Amino acid sequence: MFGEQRPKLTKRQQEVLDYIRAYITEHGYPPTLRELGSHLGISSTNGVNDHLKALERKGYLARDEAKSRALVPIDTEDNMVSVPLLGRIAAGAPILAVEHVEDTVKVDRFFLGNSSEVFALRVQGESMIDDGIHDGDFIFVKKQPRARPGEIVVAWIEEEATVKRYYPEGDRIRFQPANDNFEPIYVSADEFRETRIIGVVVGIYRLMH
Amino acid sequence: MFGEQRPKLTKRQQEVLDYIRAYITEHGYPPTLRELGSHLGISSTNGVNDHLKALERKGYLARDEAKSRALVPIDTEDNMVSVPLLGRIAAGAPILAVEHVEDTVKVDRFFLGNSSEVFALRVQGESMIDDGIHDGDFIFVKKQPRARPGEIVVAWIEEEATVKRYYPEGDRIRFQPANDNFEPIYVSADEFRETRIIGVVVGIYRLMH
DNA sequence: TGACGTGCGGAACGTGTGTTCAGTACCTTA
DNA sequence: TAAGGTACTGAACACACGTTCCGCACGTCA
Repeated sequence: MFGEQRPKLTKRQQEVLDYIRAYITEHGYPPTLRELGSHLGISSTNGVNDHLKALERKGYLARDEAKSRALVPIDTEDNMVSVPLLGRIAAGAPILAVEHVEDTVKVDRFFLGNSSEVFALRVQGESMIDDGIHDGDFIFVKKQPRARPGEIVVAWIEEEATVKRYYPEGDRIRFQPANDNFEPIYVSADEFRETRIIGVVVGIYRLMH
Repeated sequence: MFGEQRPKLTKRQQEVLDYIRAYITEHGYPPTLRELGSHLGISSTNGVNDHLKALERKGYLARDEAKSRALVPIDTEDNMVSVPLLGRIAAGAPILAVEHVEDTVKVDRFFLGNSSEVFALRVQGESMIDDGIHDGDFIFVKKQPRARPGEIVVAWIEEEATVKRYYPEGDRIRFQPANDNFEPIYVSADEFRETRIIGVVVGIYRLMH
């Protein structure tokens, strides 16, 4: 759960590892020793190899012997990713400010892929219960200013962040709860400037134990 | 929304592409031409190269010239991934057989990451409705033979696949619905061989339109 | 009938690539 | 004081690797 202890990396070794990750992200496959050396300002492949041996020995990198580009950075804590948890939705304060980061939740990469534009909120209330979003659930929100009709969005309505379904209806927008005990919220197109769509709900997570 | 048209792949070309993806998933880096040929039963690197050229020409693969292992499969529709949809759960037939693939659903990679051991099922019935799993929902199941107590699993019970919460209770196992109108299913430890856990539910998706 | 795509085998070429060895310099720990 | 880790240069080696050209067989399409 908490990942085994690994020896600390030197600054230079961290640079090497960071560049391997960046190269893979950019190209889709790992770099060669000479490509690493070229970027890091190391002219000898042996200099690069020394770093790779150190990374391997300290447990940050897996290599396959004598195979080209066989560099696989090792992720800690299995496949968990930290996502900023910004606060309870429907709270009055501006929730997107960095200062309001309450915590980070670790989520299986399964749910997030590489998307960095995702944050988490904890749902307060039962206004979306018919969509299976319960009180206390975490919702994962992909930041984007637009949504398609019918999508569940997080929107900024009347100085409050709230989660509702989004239905544009000509000169007004209907924000529809999924609970018969709640009434829809209507916002006129004029006031739409103040009613920003913060993002769309892309995942729901419920603690199971 | 629907991605540009791409020429259809031949069966053989699809095999090549599938193996490239599988190799990357398994190793963390792409294969060489000879590794591809070895697995596909093609002794000549030229035979493999012909396939790669075809995949590149048809828009399924990006390559960098003359660089080793520079094979990057191209995902369509931005971040969408195809997951095999194996059938309706609670149906009587063995659902994991390849022949029962009904279709593939495209899911945002957000939900899946790189995991290839995930398949989708469509839920039939309302036995898990209190967990927000509704009739017609797609559930994403990570294949694994074990589960932690309380997790929602897909299990093979009495010649049927079903989704329930998993509660081992000493000499028996309770499979618990999330609906007061349904009774739990008890399976003795003796019969556990026939009651295989197929996987755990890692995601729920509901069509929003 | 001829052109084109598919699906290979076989061989040769040139260079990309990881490995290894020898050596230097600096620093920290025992 | 010796040993080991860090951080490289430089050179040489062997083979892994992508490329290219030749060939064959089979199919479809106009």
